[in-house]
Amino acid sequence: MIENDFFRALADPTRRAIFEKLAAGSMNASALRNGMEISQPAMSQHLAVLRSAKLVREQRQGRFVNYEVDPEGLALIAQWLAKYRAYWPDRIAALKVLLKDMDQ
Amino acid sequence: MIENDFFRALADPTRRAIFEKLAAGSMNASALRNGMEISQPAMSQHLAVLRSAKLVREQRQGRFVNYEVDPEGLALIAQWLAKYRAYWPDRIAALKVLLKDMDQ
DNA sequence: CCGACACATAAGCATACACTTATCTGATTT
DNA sequence: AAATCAGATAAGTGTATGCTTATGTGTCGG
Repeated sequence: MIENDFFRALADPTRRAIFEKLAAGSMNASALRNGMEISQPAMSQHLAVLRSAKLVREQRQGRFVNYEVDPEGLALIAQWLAKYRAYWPDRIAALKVLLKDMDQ
Repeated sequence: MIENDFFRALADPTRRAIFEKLAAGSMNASALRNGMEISQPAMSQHLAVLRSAKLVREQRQGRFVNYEVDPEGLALIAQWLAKYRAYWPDRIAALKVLLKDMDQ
């Protein structure tokens, strides 16, 4: 059950912070730690969780490992959310505008 | 931090099952238990978590309490997701179609 | 009013989870 | 080749969480 993975992954505030940081630009695990008050193993463990949830993907670069947002996880969340479109309130009109932006 | 509430609430598979059942049609706590192999207190506790995450709302009806999907929680998830629209893959085109349906 | 019913709350317990320190792997540099 | 550095993994620990068995609260029917 893949839903379990991404909801569990995002249930932790530290992991959401990591994800948000990566959304602002891909970087390696050490760079992610800057200004985050988190140990190296903790970061590594969080990244492993985000990875198995398809929210983040890695790319070895020498002895660094570059991390970036994996669109697949976001797609899965969007698909889950789409199931409940019958309940989306008008407020979600904002989302429609955003989607139009995607067409640019 | 409201994000914490809904991600934590949905991280549990039992709560997602309850939510999905409610999405198919509002009903009271006892009806929700049908075919779910879950104790009455457990259900009550799960509903409390979903309630505080704004994913579900209640409505007293005599000695029954009717539960239904609360659009507010879904809206919050959609808003969170919208922040990362830059990473949405083309696959999400399906979502655009769904949104067009909403305009009917 | 009193028993039954729908549901919430309390308290206790077992497991999951996020952290720690220590160690390991693999790549780079000198 | 040896030291160093980026990162992963292992093992242990405290706390959060989902469950259980009571018990409490409010509403209804007789």
